[in-house]
Amino acid sequence: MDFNSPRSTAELLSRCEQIAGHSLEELAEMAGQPMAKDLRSNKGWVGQLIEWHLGATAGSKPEQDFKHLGIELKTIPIDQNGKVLETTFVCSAPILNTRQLNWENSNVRNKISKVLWVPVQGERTVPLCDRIVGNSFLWSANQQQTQLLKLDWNEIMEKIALGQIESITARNGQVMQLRPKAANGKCLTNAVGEDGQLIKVRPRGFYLKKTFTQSIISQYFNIK
DNA sequence: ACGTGATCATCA
DNA sequence: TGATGATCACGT
Repeated sequence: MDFNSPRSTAELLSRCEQIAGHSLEELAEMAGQPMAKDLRSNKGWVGQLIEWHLGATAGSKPEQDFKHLGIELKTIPIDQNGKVLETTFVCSAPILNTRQLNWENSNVRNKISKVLWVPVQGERTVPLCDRIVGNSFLWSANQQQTQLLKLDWNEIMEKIALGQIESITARNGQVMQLRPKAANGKCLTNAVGEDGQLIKVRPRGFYLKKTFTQSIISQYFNIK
């Protein structure tokens, strides 16, 4: 936690209100940061801009963005109708030495125990500089959502532990999926194969499916 | 290579 | 047209 990070949840939410309704061009200027031409060759640009404004600790540590508040920041692209446009990356998937892992001590559970969702206009037809930041809100999984996430985590992790990682596709899981997560197809890491031998596989990450995040977004905006 | 921030772009 | 598999940038 650096000096610029919010000291309380209230302060964090206050900063969210400050950026809501502003365009990415305005926010980039406030941050003294050049506008990205597009996201094609800088896919995390929006997320990092929002991180700067909210005072999230930069870096690539496998922790929540606001560890002292127990909060993870996620920008989520939506269209003008509130429709979710992309899946949501949660964290890298453990592939080796997974025997002692369980849902309760998993990275997934820790990461999304409390999420600050920051909706950002994301239609590709809208120029990046004109896209507007929406109203952010805090969310924690309810009992049913937790159960679904746990079921998917268990299903996926069991396959990995049994050496069946190559049989897992993005179709597995009801609300969460496992997909490749790497710079390119040449990135490889060790995994356990069908016969217990060591094999090389593409690194994977956990992603929340759109139907799941859509229910979260819809519920918030309908109640609000 | 790995973990962070994610969206792209091809094909069913 | 939408989802799956692939990919981009950066820090360590």
